Amino acid sequence: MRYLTTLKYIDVVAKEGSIRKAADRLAITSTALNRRILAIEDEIGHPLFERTPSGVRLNTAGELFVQHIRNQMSDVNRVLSQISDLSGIRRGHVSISSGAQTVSVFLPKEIAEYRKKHPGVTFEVLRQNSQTAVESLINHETDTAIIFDSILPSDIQIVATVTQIVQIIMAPTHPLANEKSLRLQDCLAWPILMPRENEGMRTLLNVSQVQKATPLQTIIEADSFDMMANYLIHENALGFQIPISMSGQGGIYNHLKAIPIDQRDCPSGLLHIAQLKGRVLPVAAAKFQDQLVQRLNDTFPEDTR
Amino acid sequence: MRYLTTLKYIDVVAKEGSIRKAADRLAITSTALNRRILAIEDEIGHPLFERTPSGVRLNTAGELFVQHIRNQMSDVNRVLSQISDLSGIRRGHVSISSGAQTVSVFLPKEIAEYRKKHPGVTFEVLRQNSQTAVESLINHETDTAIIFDSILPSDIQIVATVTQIVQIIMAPTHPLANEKSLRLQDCLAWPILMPRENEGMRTLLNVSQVQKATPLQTIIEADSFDMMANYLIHENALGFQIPISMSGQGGIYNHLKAIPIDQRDCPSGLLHIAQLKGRVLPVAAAKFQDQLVQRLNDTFPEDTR
DNA sequence: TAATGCGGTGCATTTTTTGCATCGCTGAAA
DNA sequence: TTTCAGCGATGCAAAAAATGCACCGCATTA
Repeated sequence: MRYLTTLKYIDVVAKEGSIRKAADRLAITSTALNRRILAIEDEIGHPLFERTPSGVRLNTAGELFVQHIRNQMSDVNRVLSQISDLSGIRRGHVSISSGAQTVSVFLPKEIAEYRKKHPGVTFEVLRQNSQTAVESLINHETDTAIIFDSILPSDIQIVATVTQIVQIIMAPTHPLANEKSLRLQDCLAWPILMPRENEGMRTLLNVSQVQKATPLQTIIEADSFDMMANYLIHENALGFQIPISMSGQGGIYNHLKAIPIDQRDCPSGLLHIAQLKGRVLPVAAAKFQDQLVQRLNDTFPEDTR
Repeated sequence: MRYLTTLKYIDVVAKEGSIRKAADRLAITSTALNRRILAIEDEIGHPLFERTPSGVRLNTAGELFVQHIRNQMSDVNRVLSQISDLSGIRRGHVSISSGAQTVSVFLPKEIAEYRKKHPGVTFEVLRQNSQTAVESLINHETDTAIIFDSILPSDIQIVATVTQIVQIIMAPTHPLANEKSLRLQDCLAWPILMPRENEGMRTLLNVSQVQKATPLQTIIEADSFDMMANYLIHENALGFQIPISMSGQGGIYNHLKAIPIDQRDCPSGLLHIAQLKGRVLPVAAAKFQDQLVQRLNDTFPEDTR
């Protein structure tokens, strides 16, 4: 869309933090870019960027305007794809932020099912922690997000929430494998695989660790739940996972045992489906999000809010 | 905003239904305008207008796109006014659709009060019936609407609702002036001033008239409630009005008597504050709307929903 | 102190937009 | 039926806008 070029330019400059770098990326001269920006600032009657010796930075007006720009651009895309639909071309694109817990098992299953119904739709999956997922939603980099965390900022709209009790996972031959429920103190004797600090699940575990001052023997800290799950086959250690991530078929979790942590030791986590507040999602993204919500309702009928 | 010109042009063409007329109004040549439209249609890859011998008409894609354009344009205005706010210039503009019932007494009071707090804000008031008010909201011609009607289409968002019992108004010297409540049959003997067909209040009155088949002696049908109220001073006739319109000070209604219609004869009406669904209102309009809602809550605490 | 990298500006060049004249077409009026 | 007015589309030249180049002043850094 030609008439959006200036807006796109501004967006890139904001992201690059420098007119020259942005010009480079946009394959135009810095002069041209610079003048476009000066022109629009003049038109608005208010500068959008703060000039620093090392480049430019958005000021408050710029923040407002860039936010607006991103809204406009994704809205244009939505309308254009609706118009394409009129010609019978069923295409679309969905961009998803997903936490490490859900990305490897839950999500591929859902995407596959969606694409059976809508083969023209393409997907983009970003594995992110809760904080960067929120940023991606705000930047319009992603349409919807699956976030395992309790608190989300107010400019994020929570579409659905399901409570997930953290479970301790282990090899089926593990001495603890036949318990109904485990307290953290039961785990003291075993090596622990611990999610990394910026994972939502770690927050939950931290609560109990700090409270009880129990020094778990953490032997591996990782941000890949798959890696940790696979490790458990080789050593009699303990890991953590939530139910939704283990519901797949044929995966590693079929060879592991999962036992819930006693609620006194570790609060239940919240898994949210979320999007940017006030944003109208592209048709494909909205439908896919609906499917996710529906799936949560069906799979965890009692834990969904 | 220069980059919006093409969009604005398309909007005008859609409204005029002819490229030449639109070009005339926009003070450019029809050639230039025509080519802008051809260019953007080419870019979109789908025509927006249907060409007829007498001009052009939006097709489905065009409808979608124009809706989007109007959204964008009012959103730009909102952002620009926010940016102006940053410079300390407290300006803004509020455009209101109002029914005939509320336009003359209720609204001026509210606007005056608002402007005491925000002198930089300008207003635009359109006196419209419920149907055209809805159209104005959809076209982004107005920001908020005060509508006296029961049913509103689904693309309108109702922000607040207050129930209003229709009252019969008359000169204080009228023989019926001391009744506590009136049935419609009590009115048969007197000349009636009746709101016109497209007024929301008329719908309510029609219900009872049809039901009872009571031929009221309508001597004047008018779309101005002020006119009808003023007439009552000169002849012992009966008119209709709702409470909110009579709460002003120093107006004609201080010299009239109002008596509620028996609920068996005429259902209560609903007065809505409404806006276009999904639209983010400019700051000034949002604040003014808040004030209206607050006022309804305060004035009719038991009838507000 | 020299060098580097930044945003801003004057000027010639290229690209885009506009206006004029004119075409082909259709529906209403004569 | 013919005429005619009004519509959108198009070729071409003029006007306007955007771009690229060379260069400036300035601040930071090596």
